[in-house]
Amino acid sequence: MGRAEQKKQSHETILDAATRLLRERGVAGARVADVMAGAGLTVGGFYAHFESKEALVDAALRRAAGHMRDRLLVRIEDKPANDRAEVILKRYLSAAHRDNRDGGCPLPSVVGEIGTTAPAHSPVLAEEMERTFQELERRTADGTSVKPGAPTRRAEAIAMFCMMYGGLTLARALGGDLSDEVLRACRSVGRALFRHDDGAELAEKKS
Amino acid sequence: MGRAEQKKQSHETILDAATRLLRERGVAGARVADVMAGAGLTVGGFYAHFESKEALVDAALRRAAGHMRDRLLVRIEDKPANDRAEVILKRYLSAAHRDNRDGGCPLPSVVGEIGTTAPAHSPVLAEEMERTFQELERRTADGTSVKPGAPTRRAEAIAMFCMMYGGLTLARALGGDLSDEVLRACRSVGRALFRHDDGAELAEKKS
DNA sequence: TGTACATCAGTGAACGCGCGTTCACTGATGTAC
DNA sequence: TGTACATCAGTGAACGCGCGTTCACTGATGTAC
Repeated sequence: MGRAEQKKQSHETILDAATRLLRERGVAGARVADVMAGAGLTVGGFYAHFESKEALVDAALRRAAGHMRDRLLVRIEDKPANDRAEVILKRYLSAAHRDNRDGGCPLPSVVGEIGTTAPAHSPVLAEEMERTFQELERRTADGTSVKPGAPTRRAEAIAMFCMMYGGLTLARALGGDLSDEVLRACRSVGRALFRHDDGAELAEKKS
Repeated sequence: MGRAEQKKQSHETILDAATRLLRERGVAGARVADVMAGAGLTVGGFYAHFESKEALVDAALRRAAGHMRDRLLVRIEDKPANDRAEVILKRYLSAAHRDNRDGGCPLPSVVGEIGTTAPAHSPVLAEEMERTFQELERRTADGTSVKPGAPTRRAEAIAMFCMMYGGLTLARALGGDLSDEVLRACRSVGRALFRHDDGAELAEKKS
């Protein structure tokens, strides 16, 4: 392996380790020395790969958010339009996702910090959220019409995501039965909320 | 002022300062020296008032959560049962609450940390969440019946709170227009979701 | 009422530790001739 | 093809800083006689 290639691969390994640690422990908890150890390297080499810890966290946040969208929306268009919100709710609010701390959504670990002690990452978060909201809206579109006065489909996508994010984050911070109950409650209320299949619209679809 | 009285008052002042800092900066950000400075005292005296930083954070979290419930639910029973959820949504998801970082809900600053680097506070959080869910359910009860298969009123209270918490936390971490949009989306979807006034139930109430 | 002593809330400096970052160095890879 | 040199990815120790916690001390408040 050539030198340039070697460095590229190390860069990738470091970013991977950082992404895992960011999800598991948040911004402050993803320490540079731990990230490098996770990549099988030592601290000193870090600054040949990233300009600062801040740059690393930005890159890891982008990567983790992208992965999350992919996993949440994979093959979603195979499902009947009416079931898509439910599938997404089930994927995001599963006990498996809650317990997979280093492999799932990074938001539970980082959003609170970005709102308080790590505002430097707010622009990257905003970009990723905007993309997430857009993809959620686009890929769950079911062709039904919005009643006058009712929330737009974009507002629904945003609110559904806030409920999922809030529920998962609380479920991870709580233990025992209450944690499970939070997941279940958000799933069942979400299902009732985000299905568009009243009679008029069904008729409209059939025609 | 006697010595015992003086100490009690200092204790109170310290706890107040800690509560403010906890809301504003989270667990790690609420530094002991800063808390003491906020109370007009110096670091060294802290351990005469609290056993550890952990004990202080537990106490501050309890206090802040109690305040939040009080403000969220004050005079709520004066409102028509049907409007209560909407009033709560408006109070929690207001721009004023989002911008009042040291005076509102402590959860945006602490829940992420409790799920990652500060699990020691999970039991206190669980107690406070359970109380919050119970009070939300009890004080928004509107006497309507739950349709078979629909989410229970407790599940609705939990899911509504998760959406509020998730929306406020994201709104605080985001800037600009997207922050406002998140608040608006959660409010309008929440309103559509948590009102129980379909024909059958209205009839039931009238009889 | 006054005086000598005890108590104790709060001070300020120090301790040990962990963090992000820097830097002189090493040893393997690549290049010039 | 071989040899001397240049490059550079990664090492490991050190730096400065900030954190939670400890502790000898101070000075005002309370108590005993």
